[in-house]
Amino acid sequence: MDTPERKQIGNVISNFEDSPVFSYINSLSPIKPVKSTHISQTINSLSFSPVPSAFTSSYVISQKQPRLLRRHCFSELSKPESSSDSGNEGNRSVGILDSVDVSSCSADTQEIFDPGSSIQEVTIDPPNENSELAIELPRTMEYDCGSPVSDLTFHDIKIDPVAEVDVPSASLAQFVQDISVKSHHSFETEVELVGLCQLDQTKEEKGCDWENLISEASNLLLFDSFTDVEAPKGQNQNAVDSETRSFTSLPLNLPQDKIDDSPTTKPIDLIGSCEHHEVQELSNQPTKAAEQKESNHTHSSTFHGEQGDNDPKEEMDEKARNSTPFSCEHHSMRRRCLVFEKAGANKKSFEDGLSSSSSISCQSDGKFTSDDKQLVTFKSGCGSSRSMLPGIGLHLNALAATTKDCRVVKHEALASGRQLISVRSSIASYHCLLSEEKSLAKKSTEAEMCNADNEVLVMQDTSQSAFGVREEFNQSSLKKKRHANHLLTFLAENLFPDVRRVEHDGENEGCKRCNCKKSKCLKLYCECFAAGIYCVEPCSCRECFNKPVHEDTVLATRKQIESRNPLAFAPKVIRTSESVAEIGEESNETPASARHKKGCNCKKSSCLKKYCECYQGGVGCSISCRCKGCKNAFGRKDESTPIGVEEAEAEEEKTESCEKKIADERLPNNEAQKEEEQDSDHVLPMTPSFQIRRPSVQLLFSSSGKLQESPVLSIGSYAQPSKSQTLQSDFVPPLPKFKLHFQISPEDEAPEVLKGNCLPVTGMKTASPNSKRVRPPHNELGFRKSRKLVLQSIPSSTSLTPRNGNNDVPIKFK
DNA sequence: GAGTTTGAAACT
DNA sequence: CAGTTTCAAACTC
Repeated sequence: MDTPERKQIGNVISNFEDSPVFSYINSLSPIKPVKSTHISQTINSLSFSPVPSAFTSSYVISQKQPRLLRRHCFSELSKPESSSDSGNEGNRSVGILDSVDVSSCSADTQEIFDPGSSIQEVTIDPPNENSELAIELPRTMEYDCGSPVSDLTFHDIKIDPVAEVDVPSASLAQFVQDISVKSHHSFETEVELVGLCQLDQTKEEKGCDWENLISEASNLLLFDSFTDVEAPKGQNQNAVDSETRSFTSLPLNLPQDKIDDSPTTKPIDLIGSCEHHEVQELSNQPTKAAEQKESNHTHSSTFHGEQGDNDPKEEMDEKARNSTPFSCEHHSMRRRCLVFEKAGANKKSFEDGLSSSSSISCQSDGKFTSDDKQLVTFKSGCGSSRSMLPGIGLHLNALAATTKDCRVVKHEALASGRQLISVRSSIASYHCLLSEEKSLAKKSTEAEMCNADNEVLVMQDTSQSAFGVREEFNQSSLKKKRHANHLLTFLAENLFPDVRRVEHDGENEGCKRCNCKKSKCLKLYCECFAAGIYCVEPCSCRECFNKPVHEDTVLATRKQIESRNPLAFAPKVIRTSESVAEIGEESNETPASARHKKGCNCKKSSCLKKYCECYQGGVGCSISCRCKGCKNAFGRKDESTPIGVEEAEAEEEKTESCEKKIADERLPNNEAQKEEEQDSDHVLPMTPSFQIRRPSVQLLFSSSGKLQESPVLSIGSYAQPSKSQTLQSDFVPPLPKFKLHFQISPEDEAPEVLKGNCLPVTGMKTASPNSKRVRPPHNELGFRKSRKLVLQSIPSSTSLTPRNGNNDVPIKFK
């Protein structure tokens, strides 16, 4: 805004002066250009730099969030410079700020990657006139920073500007000193700066709030889960830095904000702040103690956040420690650099978007609600990518779908690490598929995978894995591999559903155990094989060929089986949406939103024991079931029948009793049928839904009472098919249901809420609606929601497209 | 842990 | 597609 006006004024003035002499000069020649150029220079510095920078910044941000983060850093750095500039010339300051910001960004990035690299480079770009160019370069640098490789580019670029840097550094030093007193005020002297400061403050406040929210909701976990390592770091830093940021970043941020025009940059400031601190230290040793303290806090906090999730406490401790001088800071910075590198590596794979999103979220505090959404979406997207993994595990492939849902929910929930577990399982499964590495390798990889999703997950499954995960977690290469594996797995899932099972093996290896004696674990009799997992030590099978060593045989056998039945390795339990796609009506029928693909054929177990696959899968029997005397606690065949199906069921029931038929036709619910059919039915809850829900609810409560176990088990149970033994004692069916409910509700309505109380809440919700299954058309809200959720979850689980769509959505927001 | 029951998978 | 056999999990004791 200012720039254009200034331009106009300058033009007017020039015109006046020129008017008399102007014609003469013009006739003479090039002088004119000189004046114009001279004016233009100031104008350019002022107007051009700010406007373009703003656009560029915003643009950059839009393109990649990481930039924003870095920018913030830059902005902070630029603040001192800008202050100096302001002292010199308010107009210029803007352009300079931009340039400085850019340079600072570059410096920050350099520092991150190469602590040793001098901050000087930062100043290099600042050339006032070509602030835009400088900005662009740094931006590019920032992008590059995301990747380790970028460092080289940075270095090259830096070299050129180094000479120039000296001047800015001096100014920076001055500014820094001012800031030490309180740089904010010094900057405020300038009107523009003040306005910026206000904006920044508001932004900062928002950011603080956001950070607080994050911290309260165990932000780290969430971010970690989504962005793997990187995102968490950034977020953590942001959260931690928020406080520090308010102090240090305010002045600096303000100018940048104007220049960048992007409020989103603030979140970046956190990271940038840290970097800035380093830079200041390097360039300006006299950096103010206060800033150092802040930087230390931020650094330490970020560090802690990375290592441990306990950010707040750690931050406090660190604050107390902050008195420690640079050495500590440098360490923290270096760590950050490492982290960034890791993050960068990861980012390049998939998470780039995620990490960026996370960072953006931090930034977005105030302005970027949309960004926040993006973050969420990203999370979901991450989850989706991960969810892809979940695929399917074990017999109850349906579980895989549930696990997927769980993942998503977990990711969103953040606070609850439980979800992570689900994610893990899926990831692990992918792991198995891709590498099929030996058990140890798999475990490590799984752990890594879990880390990416969330370390918390490890806790449930195996503390050991969790530990290993963190260690591995540090390894960027592993992450990269992970990402690559995810991609491959994702593709594999889409192309080869069977693969899912294999992946699943990774997780389930520990969980599932077979006891095959004659099948050599190469037939569907073998649970491991059916689940796509390799047999592991816990298995007591004989002559087992279901091992990585016999991969060829396994694959060949699989192909054979698939040739006979393409869906042989597909999940047996399908959610409503999936079922709808595949089966069609049946899915709708199922109250639980999931049905057994083929249906059961129970004759003596009344579908009340694990002999029944429907019951084992935690789903109610459907029309497709040929069971007799069905009493499936999750839903009786009769009950499940939708309106359209009712007739068919009625026919089936006719076989049992003509009277039942009539009752069925008249009563869609077929409660009478149920009662008639099953003598014991009376004992059971009347409505099928009620019956189904009931067990689920009870289970949920019981699980909730157990707390950890319940969520984990529920999730794991899906995974569980593998672990039947350990879980056998547990009521298997309930868990699956649990899962289903959990999955469904969270996704659709409020994943976060579910996250918070995922299991219990969902269970409750579902239970309440289930109390009576109303026929499809009238399905209660809960059902509808569940269905909707199912739809989302299903695509994620079964097919990539849906999730991709989800991912796309966030991207669109960007 | 051994034996029985059960139902899916495999086979004819 | 139906019937039978095989198989291993689930269950019982």
